[in-house]
Amino acid sequence: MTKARNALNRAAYVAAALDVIGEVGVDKLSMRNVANRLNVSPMAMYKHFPAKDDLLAASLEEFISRANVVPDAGLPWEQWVGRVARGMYEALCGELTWVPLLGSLRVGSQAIAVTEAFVGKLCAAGFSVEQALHAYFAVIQVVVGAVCLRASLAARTGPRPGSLDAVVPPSGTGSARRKKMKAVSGELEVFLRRDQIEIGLPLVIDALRAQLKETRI
Amino acid sequence: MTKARNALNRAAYVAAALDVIGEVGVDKLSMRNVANRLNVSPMAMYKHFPAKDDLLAASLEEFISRANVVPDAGLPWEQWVGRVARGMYEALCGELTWVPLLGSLRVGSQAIAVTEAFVGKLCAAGFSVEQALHAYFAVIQVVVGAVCLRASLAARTGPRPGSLDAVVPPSGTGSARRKKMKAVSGELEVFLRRDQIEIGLPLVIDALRAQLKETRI
DNA sequence: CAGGATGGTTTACAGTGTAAACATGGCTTG
DNA sequence: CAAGCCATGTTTACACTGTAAACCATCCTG
Repeated sequence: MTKARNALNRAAYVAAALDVIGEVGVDKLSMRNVANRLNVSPMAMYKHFPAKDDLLAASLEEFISRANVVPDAGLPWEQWVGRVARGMYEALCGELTWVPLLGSLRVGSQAIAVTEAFVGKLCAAGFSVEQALHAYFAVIQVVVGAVCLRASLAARTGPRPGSLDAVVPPSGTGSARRKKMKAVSGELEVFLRRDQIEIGLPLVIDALRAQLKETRI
Repeated sequence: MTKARNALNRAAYVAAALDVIGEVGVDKLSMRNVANRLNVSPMAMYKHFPAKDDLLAASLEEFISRANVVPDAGLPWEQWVGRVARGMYEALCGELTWVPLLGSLRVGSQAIAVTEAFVGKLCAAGFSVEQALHAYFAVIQVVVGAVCLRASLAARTGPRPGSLDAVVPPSGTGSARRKKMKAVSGELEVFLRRDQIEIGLPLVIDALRAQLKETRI
């Protein structure tokens, strides 16, 4: 009853995992799911991945790789950087269930390729290598942070319709204070609903522009 | 065999959960461990928390609350903001297993209090409310992103000692390219080992300073 | 005192990741 | 060609998870 001829490789399992994730989300992925999809015993995957985490890590890398965020050269660096960041952001927001894995991102060859392109682009624009890497990490941080905040919002709209009131303790230590809190949390709601990436990213790009100008002098 | 007199409340469960987390990490927390620590049946907790996620969310909020990141007023706003950000960063880095939950941060009363303080501080320094909230979210994004990257590094040093070589495919499409990649990933390693918060945060603060100056004119 | 909250218990279930031992085809080597 | 190794897949089993359902004891209130 063994197949043998059509031996499956890492890529096939990763592809299947991505299919499953696309259907049920990262959180509901199980070894058994993806094994069933390939008509294979769950334990088969352990010949290719030491543990579930490794399968997930490989899948995340492949997922980002498929997002293909590196844009055309030819764009001015600011737009180029913006495209990379927004590309990653949108890709991840498309499957928010990745979020819990964002802390176990492994630096794979694909990621290194992106880094390389990023550094190349910025160096061509006049940044030093050090500055460029610095910039790269800052951008990644903002992307990851933005995705997390975005996910937080999504999580909250599920159970609670949109009321922040439940959160404010009913017995306040002064109604003036509570009113102010209410006001802040009202605007806060607005901010959570905005495209998170448009909050941090422009700031970082501005800072980079300033940095470049200063260096040029 | 029922206790009745010493009834446990939410806070007691959260405290126990934080104890457990301190010992075994967030990922190894289960309803059964924290129940056992209180000599109580696991199902008892469901009278206080609809699901495990809610217990975890409450614990995270308490954790952040205990970090007590809001510094003295009196500091100039740049340092004040820096303190808040670094405080959050360090607290979270102290228990990196929180990371997977960063995407389900719920905006609790404690968080709103911090937001309020933040906005107050920046408004006093001359920012508009809109700008101040903008700044707040940017800072949070950087903190969360920095913690995630920091956790990524930690995850990698576990299984793999520190070699990025395994990641570069052995059969390259040109040795020149591979050499460059190697160089980039060498510096990359250095950057991963730096305090992540010192990468993005200064950029954001610089941008805020510029913004303020521009507004003032 | 009746009756509902409140906070706890017991039991049970469906599902998880994965360790261990085993089977089988194909490739390499004597 | 035969022998044997290695890669791949299977089966079985285990310990553990979150949590639904039903039940029980105590207390507060009308």
